[in-house]
Amino acid sequence: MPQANTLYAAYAGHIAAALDALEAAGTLPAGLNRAAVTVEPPRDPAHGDLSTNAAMVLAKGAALNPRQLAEAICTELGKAPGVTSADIAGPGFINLRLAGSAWLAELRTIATSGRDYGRSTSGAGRTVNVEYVSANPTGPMHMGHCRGAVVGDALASLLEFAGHKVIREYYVNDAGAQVDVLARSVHLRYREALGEAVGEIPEGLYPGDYLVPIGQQLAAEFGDRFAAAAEGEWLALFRTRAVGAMLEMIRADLALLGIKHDLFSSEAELQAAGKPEAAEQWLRAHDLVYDGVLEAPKGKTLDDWEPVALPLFRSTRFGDDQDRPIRKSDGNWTYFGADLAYHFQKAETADALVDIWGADHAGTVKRIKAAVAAMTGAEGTPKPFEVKLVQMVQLLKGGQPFKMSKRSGNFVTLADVVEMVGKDVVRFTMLTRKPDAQMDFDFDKVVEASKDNPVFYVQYAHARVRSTLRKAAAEGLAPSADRLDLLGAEELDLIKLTAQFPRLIEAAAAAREPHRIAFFLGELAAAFHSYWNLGNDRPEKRFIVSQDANLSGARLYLAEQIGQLVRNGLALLGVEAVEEM
RNA sequence: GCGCCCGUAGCUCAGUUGGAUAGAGCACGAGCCUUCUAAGCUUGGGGCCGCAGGUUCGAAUCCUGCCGGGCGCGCCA
Repeated sequence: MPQANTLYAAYAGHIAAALDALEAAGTLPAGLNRAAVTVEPPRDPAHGDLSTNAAMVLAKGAALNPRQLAEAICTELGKAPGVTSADIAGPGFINLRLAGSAWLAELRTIATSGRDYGRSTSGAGRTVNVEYVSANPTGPMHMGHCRGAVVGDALASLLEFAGHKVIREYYVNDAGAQVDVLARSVHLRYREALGEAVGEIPEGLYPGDYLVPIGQQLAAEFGDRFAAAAEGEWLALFRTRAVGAMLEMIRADLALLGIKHDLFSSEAELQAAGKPEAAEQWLRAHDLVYDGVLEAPKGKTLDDWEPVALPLFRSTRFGDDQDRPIRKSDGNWTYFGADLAYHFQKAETADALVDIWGADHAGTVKRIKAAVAAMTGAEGTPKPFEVKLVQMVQLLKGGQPFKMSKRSGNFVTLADVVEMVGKDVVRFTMLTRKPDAQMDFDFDKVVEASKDNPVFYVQYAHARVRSTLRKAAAEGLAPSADRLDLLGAEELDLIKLTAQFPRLIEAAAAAREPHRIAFFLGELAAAFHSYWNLGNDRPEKRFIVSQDANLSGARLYLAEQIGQLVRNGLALLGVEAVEEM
């Protein structure tokens, strides 16, 4: 439920009351499932202010025809406060018209709720673990990580706003072969710092010079102690130091985007604590892990394929195409084997899990969903678990593919991009497309200061509100709710749009789709700019009408609330609301 | 060969989880600046919602099969 005092929530309540009354009167049978009953704005505003499908979705269960039922509901709804008319349309839609005062009351609600307008309790305090970024700790963040980072962070904020407790988590893959490679790469930089000529970085090691300072630091701390030593003497130490330094770098990169996780979970610690063994034991006891031999992969010719018996998880029982190994033939855990234990660990402290992954990991979604279903659903219903895939981002400059290969290896770093275009542009742009569609990120377009650029357009709306309020204050005019009755049809249309915000929050949170907020803000900004421009030709439609303090006060009040709403939306997206542009 | 995602106006994309006559921006045509910031606004044309079936009161939305594009498919991570 949204805050009970918002308009849509109130009328959802009135509709429920009308249905209760019909139940009491025997028109409707008791106990019908009303989950499908909605309250929405009608597609065409000419149809009214609010629309409900109640008659259509309940008709079958009531053994009535929809229009008959609609008539009965209309009679009841006509008695609800603020309703000036209730009509039936089409196959059985019920359209309500509301008195202007009902909308003006919503404007006051925005003012009194302030930054909490739109906040919902629909999450009912349930804990949701959102795991996002989880980039390997082997270098700085690059643009491949960016979209998932922004989407995950905005989703976490959105879920919080919708009444969930949220854990923002980062899974640190510090146990695989890639961190050994990292340690060796750092060792080379360490020898370099000691004065050795290392030349070109060999194939197979990380070439980026972000490792140079770590080598220097280790040289300063340990001298040449490990320069010629066997790998066994330094590998673990260098790995720990290198991973620590990488995580520091990654945290700094994330901070550039305004992202801060609550929890960094280490795969190495998970393994040290014996969690994968415990999971394996449990799975074997439930006949979900067995020793078996995999078939060679199809559609590829492999010369080095040898069938080997491995402990396999029965993911085919849960819809996967193949059972999946949890250990390698050397006895070490596969990524999946550890990941499975990791998800079980997360499920212990959360009511629901959401993972944000890059599309290149799409192939592993089924197995991890299978694992979570198996382990959390042993007794009763499995924990809700979703994997949201964010698709690839193609970097462009002036329509041409953009490459950058300077100091950090051959990828475009996130820090470089934030430096070039700014945090707000990066964040907003990443959220102006649904995440499961590929997108282009064109440097030239995203920094453009025009209405084609939604970041600019939305921020400009806020800046306009603020500058208008400043200008008004200089003239001695202030926002006031005393004479809101002076507001006309155009102003009411704006209020009707703002009133959508609480519904939008709930729908976006339920769908785990923060991009909807960005689109709503674009729509709100367009409506506001459009209204503003009425004043170009007709000075009497301006916010500031110097000779009329009452009218100005009411309009400034409206402007102030629109500004508030833009701030609320931008806050969820992690984008600044600027005072002037 | 298999899996996942996408396919909506010339282009870039939305589409309120199955609702009413499918929307917005760009581009194109016609208008609007001695301005509460024209960094903008008004207005017009433009659609086989990839194709073909199915489900029902009702489908861009759900199901099946094709077609096209992207990503991926090992004991890697």
